[in-house]
Amino acid sequence: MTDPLLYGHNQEQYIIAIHHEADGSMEVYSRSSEVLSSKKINFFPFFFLSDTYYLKGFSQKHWIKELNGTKHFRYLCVFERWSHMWDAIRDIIVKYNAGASSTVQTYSELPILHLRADPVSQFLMQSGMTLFKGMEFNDLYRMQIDIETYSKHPSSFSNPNRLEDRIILIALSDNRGWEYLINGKHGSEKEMLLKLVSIINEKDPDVLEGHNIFNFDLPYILTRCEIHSVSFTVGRNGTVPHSFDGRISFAERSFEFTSYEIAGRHVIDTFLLLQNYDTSKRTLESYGLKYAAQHFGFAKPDRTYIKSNLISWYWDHEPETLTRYAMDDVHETRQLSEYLSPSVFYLTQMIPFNYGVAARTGSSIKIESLLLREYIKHRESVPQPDFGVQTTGGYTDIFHTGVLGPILDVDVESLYPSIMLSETISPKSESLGIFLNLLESLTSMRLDAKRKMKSASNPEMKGKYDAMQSSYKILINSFYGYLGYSKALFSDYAAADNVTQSGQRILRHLISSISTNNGTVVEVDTDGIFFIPPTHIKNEKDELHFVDKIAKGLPKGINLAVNGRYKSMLSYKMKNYALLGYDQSIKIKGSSLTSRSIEKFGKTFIKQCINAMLGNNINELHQLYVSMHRNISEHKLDIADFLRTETLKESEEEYLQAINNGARNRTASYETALTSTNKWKPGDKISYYFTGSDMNIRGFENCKLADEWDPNFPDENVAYYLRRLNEFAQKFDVFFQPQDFRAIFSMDDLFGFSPEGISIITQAVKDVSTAMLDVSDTEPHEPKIFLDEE
DNA sequence: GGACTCCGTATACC
DNA sequence: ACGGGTATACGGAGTCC
Repeated sequence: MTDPLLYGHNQEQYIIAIHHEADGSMEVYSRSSEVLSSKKINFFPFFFLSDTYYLKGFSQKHWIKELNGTKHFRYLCVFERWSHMWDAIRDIIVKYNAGASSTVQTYSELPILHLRADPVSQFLMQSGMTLFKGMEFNDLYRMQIDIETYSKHPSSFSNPNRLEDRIILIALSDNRGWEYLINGKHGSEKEMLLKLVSIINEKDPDVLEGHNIFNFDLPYILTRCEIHSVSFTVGRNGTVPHSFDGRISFAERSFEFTSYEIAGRHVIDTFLLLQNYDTSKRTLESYGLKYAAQHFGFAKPDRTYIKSNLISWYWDHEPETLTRYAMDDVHETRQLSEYLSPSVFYLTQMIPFNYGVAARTGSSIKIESLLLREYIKHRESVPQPDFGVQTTGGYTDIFHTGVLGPILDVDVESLYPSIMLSETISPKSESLGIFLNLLESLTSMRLDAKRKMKSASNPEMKGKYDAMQSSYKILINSFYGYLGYSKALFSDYAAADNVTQSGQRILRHLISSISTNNGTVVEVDTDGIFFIPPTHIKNEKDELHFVDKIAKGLPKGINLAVNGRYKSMLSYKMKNYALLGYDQSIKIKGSSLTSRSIEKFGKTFIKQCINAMLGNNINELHQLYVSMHRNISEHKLDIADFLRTETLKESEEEYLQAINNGARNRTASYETALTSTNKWKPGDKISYYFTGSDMNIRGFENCKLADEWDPNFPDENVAYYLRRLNEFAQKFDVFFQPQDFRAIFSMDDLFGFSPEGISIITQAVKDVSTAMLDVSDTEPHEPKIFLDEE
């Protein structure tokens, strides 16, 4: 018996997939002892409404259930058919607009209505079912697919809408060791597509996986099917895939994609999984398959690599090499999925979402669906989002700049969730009081899974428990964010502020505790502190002891842990620093030291300078500057070193309109895109560089597409890029006396450069006691829970 | 025309 | 269909002298 709050109140096991049928019912596919079966279950679409007035006179059959309590959404409106529900919504929009000062276009803008527009999710909420109960990840039968395509036009990528382009290879594999290649040398494209349809139906996978499958493989395949009049009937009920436009945003990144649903199966795009993964880790430089395979360490040493613009060439000249490449692609897709899918699998056992939906929705919406499922079960009215704004966040500070060490990095484990539990902070509108129950259950399940992971005897079990604990962690870490999320029904900004203010108090207590125990605090951010331990701390054991000592006096349930230990640290600005490990590895953090917006030559230069700084090698700093200066002046670098790559977030129309309205300035990225013959769509990336000879150019008037650069006539703006070099060098200004800085970052070697007498300045930029004084400014009530000890 | 501020956008940290 | 606040950097436009 699983916890119904987390896993739903229906205990049915082995549900593989659920599909909304055209007749309005749900087809529920299950598999036990290798036998797949399906059954039809009635489905009644619903939405929440604040006032029954808007549904008066609606002619189709419907039910209105008045819910308990007086919160905003007091009525649950239920229908017989999905289409009837939409008829009702259209009526409601008309009625609402008739009496409203500002009219709305879509249901999502209606403050009087709340709808989850996904029928399967609605069904799971009302039935209490979830997918995959009683199953292990490996019980899913997963098939991977990767296609290679041919382009007749050597300069442009293969285009499914051009008749002369085509699919040349379809590589397939599964999680049972099977693999297959549909080879375009042995048949027409039409025969290949027919073969693919028959293989999918015969092998009958639960999941179809691919890297960028939503934006490339599936649309390409479907377009070619249309051209050849092939029905891509791969649904378990014999239907073709259903497509719809989606938009996804992981933290600051957002983009549009077309999503596909196949009856009885799931489609998983490892490209989306990778982005989702990176929102918490933020370590990936690219979301390409090859990069990911290397990053996670499963790229085979003899892996075949082919540049994407050479695929057609290989097809014509070395088809065997291309074949190996395609099979390597599909294998890496399987491994990437094996690494990233399990945590989504275990989440799907809990939340009322289809597997594919769980893979591409954010955590807040997942938490809310757990709440809503319970509110529906209890026939409890549902609140509307809180009014106002959140006013406080994490505490960030910097006390020293320069090169300092040794460094201990400590962090408060699960700071915000722990605060919410220990101070029982939950949304004021949450009348059933289940928010903290959920958080508490997830927390204890995570600890349990971590324990089992540690004691597991084989790597497979370790992997399973790791996936479980990480799926719990994803939800746990989102409970705080949910409080401050403006669209959340149960949002509560005051509660969110209480959490962050407690967090700030705890950090300030730790800072004061470290200082009074003769440690030197260097930087602080939200839940972590970098500091130099007192001189008598000489080894790892002493460090642990010291951490225990400073953690004394923290509230119950708040734990301090060592996050890392380093030989030294370059402290630059808040959220900007570099760390030198005992293994000589260097980690660089912060947007001013490492960022996509810094040109490659600049990133190289800054990184090398940081190396030199951490090694206290002043002479090397000078040499780095001189050689980079020469390389730029003498056109020795490749254009890749100068490029800026940006994402075009707006469409051409939106951009031009904003310019004409004066709502936005012209920027180099869009101006370059406008000169290009290729049209762009939001989300596309563009690479450009600056031309001209003046260092003070207006960027948007002197920008050129990367592809237009000619190595025989390099026209990058040398003066401008030298200015950029000096801007990068300027970052090291604070670490030196003015005359020393000028000597290091200068081409003037008339008298020879000597590092003699030059040293790195390490200085206090803020006093710890000043930071403590801030407490009284921001702290409305007495912080007496622990500050008085010691 | 340089120094300055303001503002929108992009990127990063936790 | 969409978690949050805090922070740095940059380009462009406007203002002042």
